[in-house]
Amino acid sequence: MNHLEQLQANVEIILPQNGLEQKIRQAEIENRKLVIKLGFDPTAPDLHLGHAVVLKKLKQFQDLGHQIVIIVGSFTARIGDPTGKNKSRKPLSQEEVLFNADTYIRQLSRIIDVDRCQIRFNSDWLDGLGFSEIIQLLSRVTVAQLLHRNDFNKRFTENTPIAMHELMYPILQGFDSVHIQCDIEMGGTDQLFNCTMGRQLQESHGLDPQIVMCMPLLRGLDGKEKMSKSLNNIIGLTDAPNDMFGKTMSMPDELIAEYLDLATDFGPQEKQVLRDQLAAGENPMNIKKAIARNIIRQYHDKESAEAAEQYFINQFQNKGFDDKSFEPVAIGSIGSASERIPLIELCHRLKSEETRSSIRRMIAGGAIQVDTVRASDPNQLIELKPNTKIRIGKRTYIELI
RNA sequence: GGGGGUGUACCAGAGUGGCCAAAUGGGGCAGACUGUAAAUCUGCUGGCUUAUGCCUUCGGUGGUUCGAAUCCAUCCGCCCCCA
Repeated sequence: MNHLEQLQANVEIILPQNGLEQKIRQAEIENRKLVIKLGFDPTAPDLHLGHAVVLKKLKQFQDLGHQIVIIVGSFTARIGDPTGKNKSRKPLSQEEVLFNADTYIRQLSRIIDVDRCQIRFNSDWLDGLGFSEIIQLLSRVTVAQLLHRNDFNKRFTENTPIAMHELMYPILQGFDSVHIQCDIEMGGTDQLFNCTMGRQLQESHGLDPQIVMCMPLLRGLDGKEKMSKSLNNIIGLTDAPNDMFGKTMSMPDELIAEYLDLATDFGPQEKQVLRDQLAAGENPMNIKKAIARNIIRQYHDKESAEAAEQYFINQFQNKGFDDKSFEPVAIGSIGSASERIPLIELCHRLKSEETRSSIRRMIAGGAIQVDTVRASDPNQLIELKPNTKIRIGKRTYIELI
């Protein structure tokens, strides 16, 4: 596989189709690096495997010596992102923006070499735009164009509100491309419109338009929507190994092929072997385990991956109660005056995020177990003595010490 | 500026005087099963010191009524249409 093929692998949309090759050749002639842009909105800086799809592609460019520019949407964030029907988000303060940018960049460093990236805040140039400059910028885009964009179109026809400034987002994002004069803008396929806006604006400013490269959107653990924090279906880049493993196992089996391609770093042959196994009737569980191990290896290390697998097998697959690994809880920390305490009270103190009512329900549903006996009476008095083991639901195992 | 519509639990969305802590779906939680935190099936899904009990909830406030998510007044928010 040559460089070009490698760079185009897995890319879902590339505009114009042969543009990348030309850009690369042009950069060689001019003896310069390609400038590749990736923007992010510093509102919810929790990166997940979906982001990683794009980041890994950036990494390939970086490894070939090109210049990555990360645009922090500090301007956007301070106005308050309106995307989200009724709850308009609170505008972020300067400190929050900086803090979020910082955590974001720290997470980026798990995949790309941040030291070799340029990091730029778009408020640096957007803040200073005068109104007449803005009007001039707006004059380059037509309403029909904006309304062609899928989600605007949808909202418009469905009568969901579109605020004026939302229409400006793609334009401002595009202006970033003009300002930094990038050669390529990367993003997920949901960014196609915004990225092409960058092309158009660059062109109208007399610049060579950027190439747009959109990576496929990884679906989240629900198997339906794209991976997104607000949909609560993510595997976070900073998740603990045990969580990564469990979450991976919890994805619907139909997602296996997608994750194999987009989330793992298996080579082509390894992927093919796994695909063949699956086709040959191998239990999907085992393929998922391989994927889970691979993911953990990427973001943690090999030992953690193996430990996480062991943990999973022990906690969720094996049935023996005594073999589970129990989280130790000191009796003193429960804060009970007497040595005996009603079960419901005990559970509530161990899991304070659950209400008493919900614990009552759990007991009724058979979710709580004390020392191999499934509890049925919320008022049963439990003696607080070391080595007492308590299970609450399928994830919580506690041992008193 | 004029007219119309709408506001219900985590979300979507029924309910138009008592049978409403409020249908249904999604989500979430739990159980069974499967040696997957998958699929499938089942149950639960406002809170409360123990409950054929009490308290809080249907945009806010104030009324009518024995009784209101449901009726009236007023205010607020959101949406659409015309100009």
